[in-house]
Amino acid sequence: MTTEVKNGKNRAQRPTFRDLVKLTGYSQGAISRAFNGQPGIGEATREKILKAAREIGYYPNPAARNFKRGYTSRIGIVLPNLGNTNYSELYEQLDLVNAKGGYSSILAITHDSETVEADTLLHWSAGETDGLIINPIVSGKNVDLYRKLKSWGFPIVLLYRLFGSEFDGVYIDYKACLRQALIYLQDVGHRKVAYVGFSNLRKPVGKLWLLLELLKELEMEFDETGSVFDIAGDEAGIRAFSQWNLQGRRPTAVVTYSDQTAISLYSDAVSMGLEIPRDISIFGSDDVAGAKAVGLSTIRVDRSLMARVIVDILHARMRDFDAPTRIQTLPCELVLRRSMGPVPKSKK
Amino acid sequence: MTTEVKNGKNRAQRPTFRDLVKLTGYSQGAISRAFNGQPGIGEATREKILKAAREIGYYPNPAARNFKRGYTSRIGIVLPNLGNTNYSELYEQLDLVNAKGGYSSILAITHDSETVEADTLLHWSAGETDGLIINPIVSGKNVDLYRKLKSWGFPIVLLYRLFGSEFDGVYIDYKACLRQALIYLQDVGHRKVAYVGFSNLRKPVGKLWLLLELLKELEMEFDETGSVFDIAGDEAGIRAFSQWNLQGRRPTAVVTYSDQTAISLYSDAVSMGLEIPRDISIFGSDDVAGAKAVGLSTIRVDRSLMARVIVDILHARMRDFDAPTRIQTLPCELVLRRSMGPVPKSKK
DNA sequence: TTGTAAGCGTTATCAG
DNA sequence: CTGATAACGCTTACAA
Repeated sequence: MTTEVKNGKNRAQRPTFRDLVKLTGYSQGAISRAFNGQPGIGEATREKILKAAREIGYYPNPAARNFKRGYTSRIGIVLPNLGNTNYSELYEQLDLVNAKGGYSSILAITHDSETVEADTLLHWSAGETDGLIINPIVSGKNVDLYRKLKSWGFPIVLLYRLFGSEFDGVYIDYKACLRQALIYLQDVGHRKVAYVGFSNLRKPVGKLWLLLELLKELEMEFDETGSVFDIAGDEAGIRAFSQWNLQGRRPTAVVTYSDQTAISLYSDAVSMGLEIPRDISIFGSDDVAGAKAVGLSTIRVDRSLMARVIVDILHARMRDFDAPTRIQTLPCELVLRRSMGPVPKSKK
Repeated sequence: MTTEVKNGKNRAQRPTFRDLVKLTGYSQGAISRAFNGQPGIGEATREKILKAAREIGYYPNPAARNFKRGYTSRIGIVLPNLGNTNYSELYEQLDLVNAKGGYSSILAITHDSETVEADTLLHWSAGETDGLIINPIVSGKNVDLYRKLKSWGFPIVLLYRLFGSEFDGVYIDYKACLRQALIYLQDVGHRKVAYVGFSNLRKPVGKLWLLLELLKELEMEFDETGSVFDIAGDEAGIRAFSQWNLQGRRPTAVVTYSDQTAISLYSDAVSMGLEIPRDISIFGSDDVAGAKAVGLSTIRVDRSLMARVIVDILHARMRDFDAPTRIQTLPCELVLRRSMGPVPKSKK
């Protein structure tokens, strides 16, 4: 039933176009046209070729196609990790939208390493992908590289961190929601707010700096000794509580870098016998799937919309490299759940 | 068909090896050897070439390399989704292990569609990847295709579902842990256990069938009307509770397909004012990061070990296609947390 | 140590 | 409508 092509070792080899040429008697050109739905070939011939191909299991070699065509129909997505559910959910959305547009997605996880990021960008922009969606590493050390890619006409879109207005990008308006959250905390009696997560006090970027700005604006205090910096991930809770236990005090309200951080905090709080929000108020970010389960107050972004916007910007850039730079800010929504409440009585 | 990157005349083009030839005066061969760390080139020449390359930003075109070399140093990973944190965590581990071995990873999300899976396998095995790690779709409709890939000498490793012993694969010994969990439930007074998740009563595969077997063995009852089938994901809770509310009763203990399912259940239980485990006992699977936060009892698998084993099997297959089939069963561990407890008093 | 040239599997351009 | 044929950018024998 199936015609198999054998090699010297008498194992069936994957068939190539040569086998199809031999089998059908048509030329390479005809076969190529048949597979690409191009004009210049009769419907009957195409059918015959495709049928024969199906029989021997022929599929045009993608590596050869990519090479010859000069494009890959592949979009590279560069993220720091997948442990933060925000990223895995975003990737899934991006993959979905890309697939709809006839593109496949390829993911690189940088683990926040600037060299990994740089290698990936250089490699992927050189002929692995047609465009890149990048959540740039915090340090901003690769900005020159982004600039270089841009100068070569290679389409990139930056996420969350924009580095000025020179690159296409998508940004979330966290500030508005964070302000609402802080006002709520203020209303229920909190004066001081700590931060747990990525970022430190040296670089004026990211959520921490948003928080500092807003606290000043609202005339609230920043709980610096209660804050834990440069941490993001599932160890956040352990790190934070060991610091607080050492200090003999813990903050009454904590704003975190991400839901992952917040959930980790929540989880260790519970296992230490604390009650949320009675003993401590926690605020997350991104409304990850698990946030609802623990009743985490957080910031919600429509990730499906976000993915569509990102891909739309990327496609616009691929279509016309000289279009003006597009930076889009997406709205977000405050999600109030059980994890925030009045200041602990004893601490007031 | 695909949008092409527009190449204006007045924009810097990405440099190719021709530019290097012109710039350095060396031949293509020399340049290739310089970039591949091969012998047959002087150290001085190599330095000169690499320096020049760095200056003009040259990077060997990966598409051309892949094509010419006949391999890609890329491993394809085919998973149903990333919404289930188990998969995103597994992917991250696999990516890590692959990277260590000099391979990059590429992810396809099938959304449990057999055609998406089939297309991906055909495409990727034809020259996008050197090997595939597949969590096969439940229906098993593509087994013939796996067989075909195998007959072509293309390395694949199957996860979780093995379809006999014909393919390399990695399997988790869920049964042992599930038995312990059921014994625990029995001890605290449960007689009937329901199932919520993927799978249905027709096909004798997966967790549900493990559960049925074990219930018989332990002389416990299966709560069929309390079970909810063919669901997995964040809507599980809503679906389950709407069914239970309609029926006017709900099960006292539920075994779920995954932590994602369990957490969804948990989350909706809480928002309906129920208390866990007072009103209902829930058992998950895979000990996802968020499981700890809600105190979910579950089954833990060492995902880092799992990734290493998978990649090891794949590499063995890539090295020697005629090695005997390897199927490895990984142990798992019961994680008892707060989500399981005695039968509700009123229901006893 | 270096240069030269064949060829990988396609697509695209040209004649027929 | 069809079939040769020339690239595409690289790797790798082989020649110098």
